[in-house]
Amino acid sequence: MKSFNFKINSRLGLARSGTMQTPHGTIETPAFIPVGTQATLKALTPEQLAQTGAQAVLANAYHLYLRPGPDIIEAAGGLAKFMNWAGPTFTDSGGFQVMSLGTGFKKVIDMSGEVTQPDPKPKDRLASIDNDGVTFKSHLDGSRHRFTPEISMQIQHKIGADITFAFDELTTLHDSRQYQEESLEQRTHPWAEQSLAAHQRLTKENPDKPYQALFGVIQGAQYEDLRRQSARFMADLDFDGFGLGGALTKENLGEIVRWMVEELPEEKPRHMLGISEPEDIFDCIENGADTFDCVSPARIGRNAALYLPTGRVNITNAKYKADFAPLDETCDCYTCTHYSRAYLHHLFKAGELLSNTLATIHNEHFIVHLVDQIRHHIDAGSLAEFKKDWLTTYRQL
RNA sequence: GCGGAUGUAGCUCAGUUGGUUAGAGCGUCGGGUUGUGGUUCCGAAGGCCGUGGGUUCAAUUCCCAUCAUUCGCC
Repeated sequence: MKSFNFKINSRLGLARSGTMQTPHGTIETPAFIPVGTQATLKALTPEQLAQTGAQAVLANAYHLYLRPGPDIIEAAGGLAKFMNWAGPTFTDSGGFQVMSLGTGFKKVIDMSGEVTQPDPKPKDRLASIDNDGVTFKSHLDGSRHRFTPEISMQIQHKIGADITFAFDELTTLHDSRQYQEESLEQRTHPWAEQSLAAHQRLTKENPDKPYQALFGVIQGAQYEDLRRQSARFMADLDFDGFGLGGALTKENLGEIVRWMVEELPEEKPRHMLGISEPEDIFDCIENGADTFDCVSPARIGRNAALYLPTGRVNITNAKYKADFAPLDETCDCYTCTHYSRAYLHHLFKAGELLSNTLATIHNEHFIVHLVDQIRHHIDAGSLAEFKKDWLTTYRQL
């Protein structure tokens, strides 16, 4: 029996607030979901993560499959119990690694569309793709593995997150239009159907396990017709929600989201994969996105980049050496209520582990709290004014 | 006092059989990170090669002196 439910509370244009029910609790949306790739949010205990206001956490099937292995997590009682996280959990399908180990190897997702690094030579790639799945070498030990939609769903069912994603191919902005079409028709779309079929079978075979929701992932890169076509394709399948994924041009991110949202049923949730910059979050929510996940707040935090209401700063800059003010005097997170900029500066300069913890707490809190505020302003009908004020302050640096 | 060793970027050191803009690591300064990357990636600044002479077309490199540091001996 399905214990996944999504209810819309209020609407403001395409934006909406809602409540997502999962076996491990509810998520008030819009919501930012921090990423704990390897069943832990790096540098934080689950209690610390909860204190940032995070309602759920997203882990990665690829990483957990390689280590410790799905059987271990299943034997532990599932992802949430294994990592001692009391709330809802998500897993990404592993589709991202098709890109990141293949054409995108050693290259981050590039949202500018500019080629900053040449594509890796085929021999340097760790992954090769065909229409049935992807064969890849483990980044841990080089051993050979294969993912198909069926295998990804088996893994995700053993991991046992509340919300799972269909196995897809994430293309890049550098791929040709023809490649994007072929990717949709020959891989992402058939794989969505295969993921759904495997998911339904596995759900039926394990009636005693908590229900896992499955979101279909929409691709189509920067092309309107492909985005709409992919969204319609996913909308016609019996998914619990949708992942809006893939290569997105930053300049018109909101518009791309709108293309997809206009083709999707209103009553199902939409999750933005890998988005967390404040400007992007506003644009996506305004156009109908409900949840977000991203490693960025944690990763940039670990590297001393911290969010302030007046813009992002690098706390290792010399000007913070003797700045004894709180990191952000308007923030009520643990870091800002207890430590100075000078102390954070010192921790990073000294390479101390606590720097990662304090920075991650603040950055996750900052983005989670921003989305919480947006939710309240949707309910209050004041999103446009809030966005204008907030971004005016944020961009003044 | 005698003998030896060493003096090159803030630090620890490469280097030049004499020859165009003298290098590295660390440190300093700055930037990056959007479904992977827990100590990361990229970039920049910074040296009259201890000082003074000499040899040479040319010296950080050879010679002399001198100063400093250091080791050993008396």
